[in-house]
Amino acid sequence: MRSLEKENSVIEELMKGEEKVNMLVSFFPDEKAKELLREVRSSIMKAISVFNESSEVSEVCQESDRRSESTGRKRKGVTVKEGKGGSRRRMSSFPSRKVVAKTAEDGFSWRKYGQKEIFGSSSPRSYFRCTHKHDRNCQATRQVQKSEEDPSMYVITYMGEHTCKDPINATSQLLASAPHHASSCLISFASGNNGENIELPFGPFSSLKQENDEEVLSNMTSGSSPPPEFTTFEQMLPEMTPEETSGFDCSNSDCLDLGMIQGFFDFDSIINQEAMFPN
DNA sequence: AAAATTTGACCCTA
DNA sequence: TAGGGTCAAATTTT
Repeated sequence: MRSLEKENSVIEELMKGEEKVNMLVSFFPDEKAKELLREVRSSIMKAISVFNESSEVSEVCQESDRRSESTGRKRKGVTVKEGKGGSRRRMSSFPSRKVVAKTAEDGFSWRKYGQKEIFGSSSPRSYFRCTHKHDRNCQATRQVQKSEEDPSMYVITYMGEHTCKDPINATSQLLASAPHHASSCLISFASGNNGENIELPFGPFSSLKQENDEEVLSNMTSGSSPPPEFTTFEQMLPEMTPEETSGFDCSNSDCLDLGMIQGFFDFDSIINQEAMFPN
């Protein structure tokens, strides 16, 4: 096994551990126990960040679309079309971003395609894909679940890249997704800050949306502690449930190139600001 | 009528 | 085999 593979393997195991710790937290009513678990989680996150410093996570799991060719399975007595349905390969190493926010709204147009009860979680997880999945071949998806620690908050995990763009929501899109463009800065945050919390000084937008508490927990798959404050655009919108927000439509206007979006922010200068990565 | 959501089936990974 | 992600028919909403 090559050393990079070893590293990835270690990171993977650490993440599993961190996930389990997250689950455990909900099982312990005692605050002291919770605090201890949070410390364990913090240590794991630090260990992960040490690896992330040396090995960049750039590998994108291409959707291999390995659905079984045809099983002719049935649904409520109806034969399902060949090649339809079923699940896809789990994107274990997909560069996802986990965010905690008051609202599940992020300025994108999402279409809900599923909901599941999650083992060990009190609230179900909702699955969304971009509304423009088909008309613009947009592969972005997200999962929304109420936070275990604070049910008034939503834990949102973004996956995939928005290849659809919308001028009205371009800025919030930038903040919410586009992993290989806009959010590359978010990935940089984590690695540049050893996974600790970072405050995002999005100056011009602070005045637009002041009360937002979206928090970027990680560029990978798990959270850091404590989470950073994160001011974003979408907080101008009223608070909505994941169900309600799924109907939010950003499709009235047409596409905008991300390059133009990047014109709003000088990411390099933002990333390079030392103030963003206090030690 | 069209679009969005709900929900159970299906299937992959661990 | 359990848990989780996705599909798509059925149902609801716009």
